[in-house]
Amino acid sequence: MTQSQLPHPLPVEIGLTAAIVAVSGAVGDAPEPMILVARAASAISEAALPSGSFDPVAHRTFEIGLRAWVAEQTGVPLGYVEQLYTFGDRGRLAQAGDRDPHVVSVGYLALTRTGEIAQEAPDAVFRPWYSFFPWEDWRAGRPELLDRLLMPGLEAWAAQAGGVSGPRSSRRERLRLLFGAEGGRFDEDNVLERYELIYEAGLVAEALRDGRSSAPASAPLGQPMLHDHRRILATAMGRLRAKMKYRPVIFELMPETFTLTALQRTAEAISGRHLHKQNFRRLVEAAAVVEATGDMSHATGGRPAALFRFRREVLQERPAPGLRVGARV
Amino acid sequence: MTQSQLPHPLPVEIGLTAAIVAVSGAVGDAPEPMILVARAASAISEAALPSGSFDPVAHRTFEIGLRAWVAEQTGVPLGYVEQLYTFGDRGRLAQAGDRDPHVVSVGYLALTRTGEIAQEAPDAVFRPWYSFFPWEDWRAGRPELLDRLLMPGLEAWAAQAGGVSGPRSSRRERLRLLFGAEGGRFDEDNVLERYELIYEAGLVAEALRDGRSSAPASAPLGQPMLHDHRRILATAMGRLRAKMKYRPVIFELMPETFTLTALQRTAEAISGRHLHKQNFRRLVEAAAVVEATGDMSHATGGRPAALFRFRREVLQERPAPGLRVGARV
DNA sequence: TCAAAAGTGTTATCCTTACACCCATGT
DNA sequence: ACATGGGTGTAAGGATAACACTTTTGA
Repeated sequence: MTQSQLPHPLPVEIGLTAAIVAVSGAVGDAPEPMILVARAASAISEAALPSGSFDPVAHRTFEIGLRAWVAEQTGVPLGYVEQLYTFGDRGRLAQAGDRDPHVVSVGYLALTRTGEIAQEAPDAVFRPWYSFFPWEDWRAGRPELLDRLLMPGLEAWAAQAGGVSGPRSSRRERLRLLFGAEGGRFDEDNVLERYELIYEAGLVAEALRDGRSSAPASAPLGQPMLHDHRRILATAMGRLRAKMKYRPVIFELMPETFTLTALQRTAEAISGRHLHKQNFRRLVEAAAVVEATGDMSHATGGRPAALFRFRREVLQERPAPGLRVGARV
Repeated sequence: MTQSQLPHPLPVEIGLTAAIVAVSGAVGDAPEPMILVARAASAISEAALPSGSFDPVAHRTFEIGLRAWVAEQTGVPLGYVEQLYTFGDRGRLAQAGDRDPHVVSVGYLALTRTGEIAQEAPDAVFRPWYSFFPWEDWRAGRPELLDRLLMPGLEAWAAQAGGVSGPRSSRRERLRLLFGAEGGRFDEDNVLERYELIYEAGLVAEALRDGRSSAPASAPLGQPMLHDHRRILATAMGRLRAKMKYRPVIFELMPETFTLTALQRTAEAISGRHLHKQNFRRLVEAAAVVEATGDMSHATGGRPAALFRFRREVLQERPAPGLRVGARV
């Protein structure tokens, strides 16, 4: 019943894998959410999230260990850090040729500011997260890739065994629910669920690699990643999109001062949705998360914009201060 | 950058700890959320959550391993299972006398039905979860323990250093936010945050035991638990309360058929709040999560009640089918 | 004077909350 | 008949989503 059930302790190795997010910072143009990937891997083979072993002797907690090796290996200073999920699947590294490595990996979401990074990290580079998840970017409306590549493949998969009497939920219904086909709503938070469905349908390179699919995907659906790193990234994206609505985490990605439009563009970049300008501003005002600095930004072409900063006091005033974005257009 | 940074892998042992929840089933009286605790420990010393080692050779995933040893050790069949958090703190077992055990523990929430359990599990027993968290039960209004024992202790703690210039959020403000003092709202989902604050204030037995508090607590604030098991239980309670609002997990705790009042009592038992009858029924109707069986229950004293069952089809119809309870009284 | 972006005022609709009353059965 | 719990209709208030227009600057 208590700690040691089995005759001998069964040691495994703990790996920490981090989805480190920043937002590209050029002033005028649309910000882009970026994800840090190992430089070596990004050139030819699959991209990899930064990951390292947890050394229980050197570090008291996972988070301390994570911050230490990320700083050391990539030079990126982490702000907000949150644990996502712990993956214990045996065999998830099997295809790499390792014999039963018994690695348990703990996934993390971390936020940082691009402005704080020297130039580029030594061993790692930021890449747009939508290059791994092109179907998640609805800022300019429904992505054309969806109807051109993804939906046909998914429809075919749904037609196979997803009639009316599917195992638990019919494939067609899951499709409608997750991708907003036929009057469905496309809830942007379900990034992981969509990725898992696409994986199950055998339409990403990882599915073929893992032996889950026989037919090679006709076209690459987003850039593939090493091991299950794309799944970890999907978890991170979904978590960040959801969290943004009730915690002011977005300010971990913003510079010290910013215009309301810049804030809106960042919220759009993360949520992958176009937001309604007036409603967004009313939302920000109602949430009382920012205050005017009094200064103006003349950086854009047109009328100068008032600069704002994050009001840290909200953390002590409101139970769930976030940007409850919900507008459709 | 990639998997093995350090010269040697640093093996640790994986422990799985489960908060197994059921609802006490007597028909007439109010249902009570119960938590499975190890029998041996429950009598004299601190209560312990069931926990066991993860054997990566025998079981492919954590969840398979968890289900296996829970069934074997306690005889309780698990329905819904969800991973909560992975605790990697060195020293969290230190007070037990172990020398640096390097145990990483993965916390789980699991739901089951009391009706499905033979009589009582061999090694474990169900106990009301509010015996560990008495300040979380607001079904009969504000618990008197709050004003009698808890708030005085917390106020004293807040007065120490929580003036206006607290470290990040002032103690008094955190208090207001989490416990609903002075016009605050008491959000029932923040079970973990409240427990951590009470622990920080040194008011639970665990804080004294862990050396975090010098003054022994004048009165026991809820039954203490082994190690950080109460923290895991707090995580489980908060997660279940939150999840219930957008996933139909409550039906994992209900019998096959039930009356609407029984469903409401269960929702109240979990959320710890009294709910408004008409609004609750409208909510259930709007969510379309149940359907009438056509039968009637004559078990209660008064007018017979219609019996309902869970409509599994909602899982395929709606993106977030749950009981979005929000009423205050 | 025109383009480009900032900034505002108003209304329709839905959802949430709360009210008070009637109904069917067992004793 | 009456106590006990089951079951419903309706209205006030607030939050949300969508509408179109004015303002201020640089080129």
